[in-house]
Amino acid sequence: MSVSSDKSTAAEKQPRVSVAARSRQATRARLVESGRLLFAKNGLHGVTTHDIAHQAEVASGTFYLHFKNKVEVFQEIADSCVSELIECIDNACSPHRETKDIPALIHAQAEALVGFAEDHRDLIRILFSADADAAAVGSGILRALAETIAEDRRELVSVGLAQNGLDPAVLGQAVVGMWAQVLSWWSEDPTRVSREALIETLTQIQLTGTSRVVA
Amino acid sequence: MSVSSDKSTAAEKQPRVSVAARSRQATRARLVESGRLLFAKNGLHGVTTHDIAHQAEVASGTFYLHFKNKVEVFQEIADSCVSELIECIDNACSPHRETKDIPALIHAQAEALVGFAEDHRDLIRILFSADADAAAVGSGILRALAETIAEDRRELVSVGLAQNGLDPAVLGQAVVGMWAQVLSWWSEDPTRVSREALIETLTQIQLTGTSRVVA
Amino acid sequence: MSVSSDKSTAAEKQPRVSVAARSRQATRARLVESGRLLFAKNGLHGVTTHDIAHQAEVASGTFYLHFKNKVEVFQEIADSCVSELIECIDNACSPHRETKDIPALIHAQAEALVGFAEDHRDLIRILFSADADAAAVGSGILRALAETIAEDRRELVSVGLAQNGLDPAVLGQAVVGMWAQVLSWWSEDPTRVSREALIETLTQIQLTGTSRVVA
Amino acid sequence: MSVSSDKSTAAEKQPRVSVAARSRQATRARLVESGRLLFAKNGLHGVTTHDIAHQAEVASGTFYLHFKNKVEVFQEIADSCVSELIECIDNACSPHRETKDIPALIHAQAEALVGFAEDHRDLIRILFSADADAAAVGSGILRALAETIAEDRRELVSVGLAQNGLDPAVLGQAVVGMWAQVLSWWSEDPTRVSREALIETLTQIQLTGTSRVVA
DNA sequence: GATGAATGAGTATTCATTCAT
DNA sequence: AATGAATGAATACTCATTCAT
Repeated sequence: MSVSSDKSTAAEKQPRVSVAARSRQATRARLVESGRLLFAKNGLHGVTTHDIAHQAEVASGTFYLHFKNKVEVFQEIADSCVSELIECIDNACSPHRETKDIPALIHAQAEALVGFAEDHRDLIRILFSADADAAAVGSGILRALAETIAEDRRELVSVGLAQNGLDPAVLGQAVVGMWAQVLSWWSEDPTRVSREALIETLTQIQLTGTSRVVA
Repeated sequence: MSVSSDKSTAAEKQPRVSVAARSRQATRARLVESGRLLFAKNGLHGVTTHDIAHQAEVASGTFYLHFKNKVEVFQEIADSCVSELIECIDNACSPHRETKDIPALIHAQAEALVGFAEDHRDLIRILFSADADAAAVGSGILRALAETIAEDRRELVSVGLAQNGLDPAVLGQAVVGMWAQVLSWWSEDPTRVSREALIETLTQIQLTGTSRVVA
Repeated sequence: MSVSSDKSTAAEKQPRVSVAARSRQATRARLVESGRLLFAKNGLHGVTTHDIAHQAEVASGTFYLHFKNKVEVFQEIADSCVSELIECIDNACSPHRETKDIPALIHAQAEALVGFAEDHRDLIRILFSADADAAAVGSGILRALAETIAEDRRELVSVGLAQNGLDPAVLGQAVVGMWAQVLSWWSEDPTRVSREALIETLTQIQLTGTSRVVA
Repeated sequence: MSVSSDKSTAAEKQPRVSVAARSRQATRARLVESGRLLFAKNGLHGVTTHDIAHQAEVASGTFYLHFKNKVEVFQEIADSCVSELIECIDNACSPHRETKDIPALIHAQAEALVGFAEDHRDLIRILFSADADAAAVGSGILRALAETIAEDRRELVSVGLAQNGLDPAVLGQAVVGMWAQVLSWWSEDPTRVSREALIETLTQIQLTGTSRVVA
């Protein structure tokens, strides 16, 4: 309250605006949340702006006060999904970056990934839907992720921790593609394979051309 | 004479049927070809039945003389794509199956795959579009491919040519995902990486848990 | 062959034409029969010319060699239905016309009607479908029937066998409407009411203003 | 003040809702009215949803904001027609129900019916179109009416006011069929027969087996 | 005379988006 | 800022009818 009173003292209009802005943000947040839910279930095409507004319990016109169009929400949602994922992976990897323990790093990465998939089965659907239109939109997302991985790889190579036989860009794409396919396959029915076997297999595949050199 | 007249009646009818049937098949083929072209460019949703008919230079109603609906053509096209791909891969692999030379086999597989992508850039777009709706349709396609790979793997393991640490089902999904992503990325712009580097990298990644055991 | 040679002797072209004409008429008859079947089941709108041709086992274009359009077959079929019905009724009534036994005549009429409905449940559907379009077509049919009844009535009145209180034209319409409704209702499920009760009731209603005068 | 502000908030919202709702209802009413007009003229099949929207001077999509499909409007219109008719008849009959004056009741009924036909020539076309598809929809309507009449009849019989020789269900169907045919015939051209002759004839026919027994 | 592939206008229905309140 | 009725272009699919063979 001290903060808010500070603000109100500053300008008579500030708080009102603040209230309105807060409400606006709440509405926007509800729309985003509804979008997540629905896109995860039905994909970009399977959802109408009316659906989203209805789910968010606002009028259909309200949607357009917050987003230019349907693609924009999808974009935003997809972007935030990637951010979450990247952050999640980074958190898992950072301890191992310093120790340069590549196998441990890759393993932690796979573990984080699988954990993320478990916690956010819905986001997996959104992240890895390589929908032709989502491609125009969000596939850039996978590309970004791939680039991140490629970059990491280049660094490893430059410091001599990985062999040079693999093209980093290709590896990045390959890893992302692998993740996308495996995780969406697994998310559909997690009983298909045990969590541990999944992590182990992903780790093994990705270790190729990495640990071997180190070993 | 009765016999000959029978024959002449048959002969009278045969060609008619044949001509009509031929024309029908030609039209159908043009529709399929147009579908290929357009689906590759714009995806399942980005194409209308009118587009396909127009591209095939037939009236829009004609489409429905040959297909029940848009999904049916897509299905058919996608199915034939997979068949082509599988055949292409099989051809490349078969010589090495007998010699049990796994590294050579994997390499040949990667080479065939890249060759296929070069020759059929359009099909790649169709094959590997994990479109949410195409999923309901053709994604079963990727699943089928993945299962084929998993099956191959199980065989290798059973004859002791591959280690058991990797789950075959997961490996199958992973390989397919990798192919899908890498090939569609590369197809967009083949100058991104040399043909050879691409093959080499795909080979290396997939050799994991295969050649190592052998070595 | 002896017969055909006879004909061929008469005129070289005659038999051929005759054969062709016979075949043509057979095709036409099959189309009409198919139309009857299908119109009875699905109504004018529920049937396509393709359906009719298919049912008749001829090509769809053949339909147009025999009829100008769909309405024309319907017309023809409906007309022949009315003719059959009228003939059927006339046969039943004629014995009583001479004896001037009106109640017996009306009863015989009702009996004939119900018998007709039993034998031709399908035709009932066609005859009495007051479809808006069938109206433009076949409703004239009911009108014709109504006019016949009105005419009969006028005659009865003129010879003093019926009272004058009822307008013949209205009576004609009323009787036809009654028949149409009752028979199509009954045709749907003849267990609704016994044959005898049905005849009795129809007779009673129609006797109004007829037998009463006589009685 | 908090209370008044609550109210003002409510007041702020109430009118908006009201205005929108009023406008919505007005549009819906226009659509229904247009449907009445057009269905009366052209029947269920002769009218498209575009026609209705156009006639109502709204965009074609607007139709679907108010009705699920064409059949739904037709249903609604037809239902309301029957309600109006039944109410009209009931009003005319009720005074005579108590006096048990059957001839007067039947006469009043016929009078009401003819009056209704005069006032609502369009509704007659809708009510009594035994269209094959309208049958799937609204013909149930005629059936309902017939059942009402049958029920009335059973009551009359049970209190001894009508003879038992006629099957009530058949009578119901017969009366409805008679009305349908006569009224639509007369509506087309009311100069065909005088209003009085029409009423008299309908009355006479229906009196059969009713008043006679009493008399 | 028969065939059957092709036509293309017609129709129901959906949905992203706008705008007056 | 929010509402929600209205818009109208877009699209899948049907079917009476034609015509080259």
